[in-house]
Amino acid sequence: MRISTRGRYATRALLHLASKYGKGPVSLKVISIDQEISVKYLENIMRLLVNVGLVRSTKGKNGGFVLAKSPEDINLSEIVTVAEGSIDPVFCVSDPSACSRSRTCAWRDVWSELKLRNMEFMNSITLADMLERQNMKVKPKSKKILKSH
Amino acid sequence: MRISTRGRYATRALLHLASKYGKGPVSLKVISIDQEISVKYLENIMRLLVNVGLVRSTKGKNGGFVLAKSPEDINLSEIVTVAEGSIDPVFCVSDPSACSRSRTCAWRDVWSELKLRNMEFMNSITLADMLERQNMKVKPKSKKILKSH
DNA sequence: TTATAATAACATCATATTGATACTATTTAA
DNA sequence: TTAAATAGTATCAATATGATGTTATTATAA
Repeated sequence: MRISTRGRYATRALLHLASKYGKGPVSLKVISIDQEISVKYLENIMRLLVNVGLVRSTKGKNGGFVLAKSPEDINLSEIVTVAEGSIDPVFCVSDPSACSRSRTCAWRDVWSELKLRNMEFMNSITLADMLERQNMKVKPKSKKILKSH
Repeated sequence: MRISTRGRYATRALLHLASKYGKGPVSLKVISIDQEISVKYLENIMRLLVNVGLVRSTKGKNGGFVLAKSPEDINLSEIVTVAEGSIDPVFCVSDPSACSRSRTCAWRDVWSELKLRNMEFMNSITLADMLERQNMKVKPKSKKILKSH
């Protein structure tokens, strides 16, 4: 039940884009430095996101990447699905014909339920939520109160 | 977010053992035929389960495997954890020191919550539950009623 | 006591996935 | 027209996964 590095990098890159939403394109170089991810590897991941329409890219000088939708309209399950290729815990969930035992397999029902629960959770988490969470972590209220003394 | 073949095979093999619980050891050969899994591969998986004390094995003639606990005392999260080595979606959840960004990473909190939810769900599903589910699928009530006409 | 049917413990192998890089083309703004 | 960017391949290395082979070891039953 592991999220691949690709999935984690995609979420991090997109959260970075979310934090720059409305401020023009962000280049790979900038994301790469900020997120500590190799430019070359990021390139592959960003292409996945562009191809599926989650991100828009502009070539040439001053080019880079921007979110194709507003942060509140991009949720975690989309990101994971794109980066990982699928969100299914086992293939038989989406493709019963892939296993001859599908029709009578009690485990398959469990895997389906697991998928549903995960989807439900991941659907509920948007990039906008994550921006908030991040702000709470980086500049928490308690710190501000402390500083005002 | 995939469950590996190893994980799926482990669940299937254990459900088979659960269905024979109290009736003496079941050999690899029998499980293998019933579950359509190669004897050799099953051997590796069963060893994992024996080593961790979920299953007991007896060598020699009439030997084989039995559940070390009653079916209602073995749940899905134990099985997946053993077969998969871990149940964490990302390593930083259990080992923050594995990533320098752990302290301030908003995603890490999300992955932790995802893990918690999955654990909660998988903990709630025991082999005894699965036996019931399986019986419902294989010999459903509606079929019996139909036959009695 | 010996043959046989089982698991244990290795080691190995093939394949797929994943993570990462290299190279060349294309685009675009200054 | 040059420089800074992405696009599109292709490739490579490392790891994980799935699967098999070989040789012990154990225990039962004839």
